This record gives sequence, structure tokens and C-alpha cells, in this order.
Amino acid sequence: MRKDYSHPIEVTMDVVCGKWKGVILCHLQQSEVLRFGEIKKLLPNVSQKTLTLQLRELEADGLIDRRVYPEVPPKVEYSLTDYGRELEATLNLMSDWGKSHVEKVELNS
Amino acid sequence: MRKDYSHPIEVTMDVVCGKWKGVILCHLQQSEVLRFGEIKKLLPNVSQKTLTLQLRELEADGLIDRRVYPEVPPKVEYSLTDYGRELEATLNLMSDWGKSHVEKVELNS
DNA sequence: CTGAATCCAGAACGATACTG
DNA sequence: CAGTATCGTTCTGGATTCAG
Repeated sequence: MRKDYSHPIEVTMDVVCGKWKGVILCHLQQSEVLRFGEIKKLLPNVSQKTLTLQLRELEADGLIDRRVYPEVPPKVEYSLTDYGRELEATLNLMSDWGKSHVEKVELNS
Repeated sequence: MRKDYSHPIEVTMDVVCGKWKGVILCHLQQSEVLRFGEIKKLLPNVSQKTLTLQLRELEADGLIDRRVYPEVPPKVEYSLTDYGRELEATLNLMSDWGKSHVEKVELNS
């Protein structure tokens, strides 16, 4: 843990609030296991460096597993840990709220 | 809305992921109405400028109301909009997850 | 009391090129 | 294929000062 938190929600926000972390976690929820390149395809606008960094941070926080196969060419698979799976309900709620937000905005246009 | 989103969760993250926004929303859930100075006291580590900015952004996104009383000295009250209140379940879940995370870490020390 | 204005440091994010 | 390294930009948040 990184610092003093005045409210428990800060912990979750610290862990989830990278620019791409939410989407990555959502995709891992749906697909169970994804290779680096597959995630990259699902997030067309993220740079390789940034994606690597976000994945490393999620790994360091214990939300995802990173499995490296000692092959050539390399193969790396990512999946949620049990711990990361405990965020499932939260992520789903966040998606739902975002979806209804988008729908409302589209109604007014 | 600010840009193209590839996944609805990005909308929610955009709106909630300021450094202090989650905590502010949580406090407004509990207290209904809070004056600027009261929020400041609840977040001892935030600067005035940053707090003002975060509140303005939450207002622009339609999550909170800002009510100015034309008095001297000034009085400004903040409260959740109906729309912001729709985040209640999400914020509670995020708090719960953060709380259990903290407890787990404390067990191992 | 609330907040605007300015200035600034550091972090976050991206583009590009290179590697086992 | 899945990175690392480097560089540069943009964004965020904080300190400080001033104002109605």
C-alpha cells in the first residue's frame, strides 16, 4: 500500500484509475485469459509502452497474473487473480452507469 | 462527452477518476449538503485550488449541484444531483473493496 | 469564506526506435 | 511477439498570492 488513505474508496481508485486499467480488467473478465497482443488489439489507441506499464501495475497490485512461456517467439498470458475477480461487481456497475450516461447524452442530440 | 470511448466503463472512469472526486462524492452521499469549507476540512490534504477544480469538474459532468448564496461572507453549498446519486451503489462497492483490501494488507503485517 | 491567478514540479501518457 | 529505452509533451495537482 502506498500512502495514508483518509477513505477506503481511495484505495480502489488508486488501483483502478489508470487510463486503461478499467477496460483491461473488463476484457479479462470476459475472456479469462488474454495474450499481450490480444489486449493490444482490443485497445487500439494505447501505445505498447503504456500498455506494458498498466499491466505491470495491475500485476504489482495483485489484480492480474502474468504468465510467461519460455518460447520463441515469446508468449505472455494475462488473467485475473481471485483477488481481481472480487472487483467484478464493481466493474460491472461502473460499466452500466457509463452506458446509461452515454445513452442520456445521445438522447439530447 | 469528451471523446470516443471504446468501452462504457471509460465514461465512468473519466468522470470519477480525479484524485479527490471519489472521496468528495462519498462525503456528499453521507451528508446531503456540504459547504466548501466543510469539504475542505474533510479532505485535509487537498489544496484550495485543486478542490475548487475538482468540484467544478464534477459540476460540469452533472454529478453535483453548486448553490451560491449572495451573502457576505460568501456561502456555497454542494450536493449530489439525482444523476450523481445513481452512482451511490458503485461508490459503496468501491469503498467496500478498498476496505477489505486494507484489512488484508494489515493481516500480513 | 470562497475562489481566481500565477507559477511550477512531477507524473502520466505517447511516438519512435531498438532487441531477444 | 512482447517487450525495453529514450525522448518529448501534456496533464495534474500543489504553493502562494491576491480579491470580492
